[in-house]
Amino acid sequence: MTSSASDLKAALAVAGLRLTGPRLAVWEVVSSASDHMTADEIASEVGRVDPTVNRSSVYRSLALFDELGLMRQSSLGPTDASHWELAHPDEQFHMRCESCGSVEHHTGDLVDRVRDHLAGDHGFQATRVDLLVTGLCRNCHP
Amino acid sequence: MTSSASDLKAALAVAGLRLTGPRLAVWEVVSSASDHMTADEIASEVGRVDPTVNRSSVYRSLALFDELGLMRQSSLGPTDASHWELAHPDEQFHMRCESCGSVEHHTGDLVDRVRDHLAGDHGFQATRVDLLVTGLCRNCHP
DNA sequence: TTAAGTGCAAACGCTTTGCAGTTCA
DNA sequence: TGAACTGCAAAGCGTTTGCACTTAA
Repeated sequence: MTSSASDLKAALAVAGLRLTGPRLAVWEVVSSASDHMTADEIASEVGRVDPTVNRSSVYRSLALFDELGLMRQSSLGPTDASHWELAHPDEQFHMRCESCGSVEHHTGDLVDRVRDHLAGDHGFQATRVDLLVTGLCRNCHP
Repeated sequence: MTSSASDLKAALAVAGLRLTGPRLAVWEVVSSASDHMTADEIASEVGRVDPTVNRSSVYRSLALFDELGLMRQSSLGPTDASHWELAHPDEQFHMRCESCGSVEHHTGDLVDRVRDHLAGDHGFQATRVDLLVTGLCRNCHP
């Protein structure tokens, strides 16, 4: 078991849940990805590693990891499909190029500023900030 | 025809398109709403006014208005359903309370700051900024 | 007159669910 | 042992599409 997998096991144990084959497979696939993946991509990749794992289990695992705060779901892309990635606390926002379709992550203090601003001026306690910027990336605009 | 309806007619004419019954009905429903509506809510309301209007036409009208820049589609709420509202240029972002489900609009210069920041530092030309803050509103947090 | 637009019904993509069987603490 | 978990297949939801008919300009 990799060290990150035993972290997963610990996180699950705290909630009284088990580390199973499907969960581990989903975890490994997503955590070794450099980018976001759709549930479909995750399911395919998991299927390559272990063909006995069912799609439903992939969806159930992702939903669980989301609930535990281990992964993060976003609606990027033109389609309805959700995109998944590990929930890094320093992960800030996404920039999607509408021409080439690429999605960049961007780190900065913008999201924190939003959070602070709302807490101060509006009494709104933000638990999650989703910032998606759509436009043309450096390579695609004239 | 209301004045905003003739604006709609003009906007359509520029694109060589027609003002029809279904389009007008969708327009009136959405533009008289104080808040966002799901496509489903719009379709129901349109159906009350004119039961002969089909759901497909509602979806087609909304997609068209989006393309023309007249309306704006967002994924708020816990479900997959899209939410629609008129595209006000001064409309900035949404704050959704995960306890009571209410969605507030918030106006400020945050979105413009994001836009400027990206254009300067990253060569990213933003055409659209979606900022959704989820958390607890003033009434719901302790 | 005729391209633009519609209703209808069927299909679509993504995701969730009920259930009966399996597995891990 | 018993609750957690799974695979399977079917249904769910929101949305889109093909087609023949209708309508606005």
